[in-house]
Amino acid sequence: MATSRAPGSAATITDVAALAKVSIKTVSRVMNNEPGVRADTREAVMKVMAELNYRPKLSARSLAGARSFLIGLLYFDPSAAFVAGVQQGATLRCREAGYHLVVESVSDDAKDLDAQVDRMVSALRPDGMILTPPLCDNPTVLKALRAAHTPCVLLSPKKDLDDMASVRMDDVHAAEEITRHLIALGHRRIGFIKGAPDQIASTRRHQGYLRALKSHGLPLEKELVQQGAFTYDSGVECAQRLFDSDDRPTAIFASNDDMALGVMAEAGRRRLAVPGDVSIAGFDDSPASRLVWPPLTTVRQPTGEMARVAVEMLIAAQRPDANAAEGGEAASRTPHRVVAHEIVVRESTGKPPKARRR
Amino acid sequence: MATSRAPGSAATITDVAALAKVSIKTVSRVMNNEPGVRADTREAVMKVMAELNYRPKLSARSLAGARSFLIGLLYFDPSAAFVAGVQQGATLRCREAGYHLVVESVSDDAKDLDAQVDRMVSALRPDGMILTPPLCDNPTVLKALRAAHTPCVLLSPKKDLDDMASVRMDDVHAAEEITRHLIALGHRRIGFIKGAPDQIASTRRHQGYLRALKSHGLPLEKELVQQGAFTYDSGVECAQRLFDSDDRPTAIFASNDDMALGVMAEAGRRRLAVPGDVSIAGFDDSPASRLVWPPLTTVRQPTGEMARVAVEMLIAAQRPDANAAEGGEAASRTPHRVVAHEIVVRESTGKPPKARRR
DNA sequence: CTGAAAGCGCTTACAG
DNA sequence: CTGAAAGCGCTTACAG
Repeated sequence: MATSRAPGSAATITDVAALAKVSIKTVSRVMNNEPGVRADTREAVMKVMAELNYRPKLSARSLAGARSFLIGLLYFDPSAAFVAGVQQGATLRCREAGYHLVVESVSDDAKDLDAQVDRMVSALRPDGMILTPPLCDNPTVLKALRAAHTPCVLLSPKKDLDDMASVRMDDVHAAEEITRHLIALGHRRIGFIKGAPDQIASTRRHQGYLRALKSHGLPLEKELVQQGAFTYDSGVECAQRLFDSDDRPTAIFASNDDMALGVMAEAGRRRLAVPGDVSIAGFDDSPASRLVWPPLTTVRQPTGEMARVAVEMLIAAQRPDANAAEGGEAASRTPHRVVAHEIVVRESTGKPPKARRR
Repeated sequence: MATSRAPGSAATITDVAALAKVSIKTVSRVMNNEPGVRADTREAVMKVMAELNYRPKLSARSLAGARSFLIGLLYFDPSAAFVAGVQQGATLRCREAGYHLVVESVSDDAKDLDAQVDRMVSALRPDGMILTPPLCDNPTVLKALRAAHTPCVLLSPKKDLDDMASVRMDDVHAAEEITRHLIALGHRRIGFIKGAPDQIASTRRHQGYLRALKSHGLPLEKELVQQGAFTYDSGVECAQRLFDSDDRPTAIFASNDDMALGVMAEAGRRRLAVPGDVSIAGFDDSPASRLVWPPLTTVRQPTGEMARVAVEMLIAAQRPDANAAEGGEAASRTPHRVVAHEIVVRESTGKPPKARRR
């Protein structure tokens, strides 16, 4: 069992080939699961690989071949629940596939944003990049990535692009479901706080709210809809307006959790009980939504699942047969996928106060 | 300006050398900032590198040399504020140094934990690994990393190891400061909720609390100290016990924010005003601590700074002169560094209720 | 101060 | 089904 390599150093493809009495090309075939290897040969090679605890070196595979086995994740705010979920989903899927996730935090408004992105992709040569909001909507970032010919998947972008793949959830239906939940509890005056106007998610969630009211024959009252900005502070401000109105809503649905928490804070200041005096619902299932009292009814964004799908798309695009598979045209169309969400009913929503019920 | 390379492909060291009329070795020297290159030669090479938009390929450098320019971050719970801060600090420092951060999420209790770690380090060959709690205290993980001879820095480990570098904050002083803040507000009966018993941070924070009481001549009353577990639920339970006591504390200092939020929830259930009836302080400056009402007084763990220092230590260990520098012995001692924290006073702490003030 | 040669550990393209 | 050769783009060790 005398091998030629130094005792401390790791086994290489040459060591495996020598011990298995085959060429390194055959070892390569086995580790890449390529066809055209006799079953017993394959088995013998695998046995030696296990014996030697052989692990192919990423840098060598990357330099010689067309793949780097690296997926990049570009994000802006690491403390955001969205990014945490995405990262978790992406790392798990990467591990299953023998890939690794390289993360890079870039400031949305950095002057040298394009240089930062370029430096990353040209040094690392990742097989693909995943972009989270707001970077997936940043023209500078997208331009730099196009120039580098790096495949990308955008997660919940403001709008779908013809040349960039994307994965998102169904905001319209989710918002509709939450609104229906409130209606089912008996609410008739339901306030709605819109998100930042430049994001398509804002429009879609508003649409869902409107649809639910319409399908239940409830009137669409303008003063019940306030323009927020997806921030805690904007939630507070909108809540003040809604609470100050003569005919106060018995429920408020904010387009995200940050704003919903702002609403809860304002309710607390006014000594309004939640959900006794007013029910509150959010959107995102942020970590904080579970920690506040009462815990928030919200929508769980399938961030992990979105990331898994994104990694899957990126890896699939690598395969040599990827484009030929469905006859060229069809397969090369930029994919835009939608994944399922989940409503999370907690204790911040309940029946409307009796005195106010119609 | 006719170069020999294909129009679409990126420039290589050979392209640069040809255009600058030097050998590739000289180009290598320039890009690695090595001495022994005439100033005008260096300048000429740099000019060509800029012209060609040359970016050395990581996989080639890694395969040929002793460095991979990759730092690994091993973590367990991606939604934890601690990890988010660490990741942010690490990516920024990595970028400055031309390194990249590869993240890997592993379950603390996975059966194949050692295999997962081994697969990562032997494929990637990172120049160093950063471990966050609870993984930095996991014997299986540490053993696998030792076996792979991968340099590590542990962030806030339960206890310092002789052969593993670490970075942590000063828990004793931070807890002492928070307690002093409460004493300065006029509190005399201050409840304390301990963290999980197996973590040294729990002991240290408790120490800080005791020190502050002692230095102000306040009695150490046993019933004011409750054993928690760093979880929200344990915070709720400890709060119940503290609130149920005959002589209720006017302030409660929980060893982390999760528990402090549990205390706030319990106060809310009992209709106790915060800070009117009871002041509450936490530890961690988690995102939720800012979002609840009232926002929580807490300690900001310098997570980003800890990570920056960790990356710095890992990169410094790479330098060939690292061990020779201070005369061997001294320089090779395993470093354990402590970085500065910050007290964040928000609205959850105030003066004690007059009726109860002594 | 500068360079020619060898080699890192794989994959690619080709041959049998 | 299997393998010999060349090469990916850098760094290392050495020579001048």
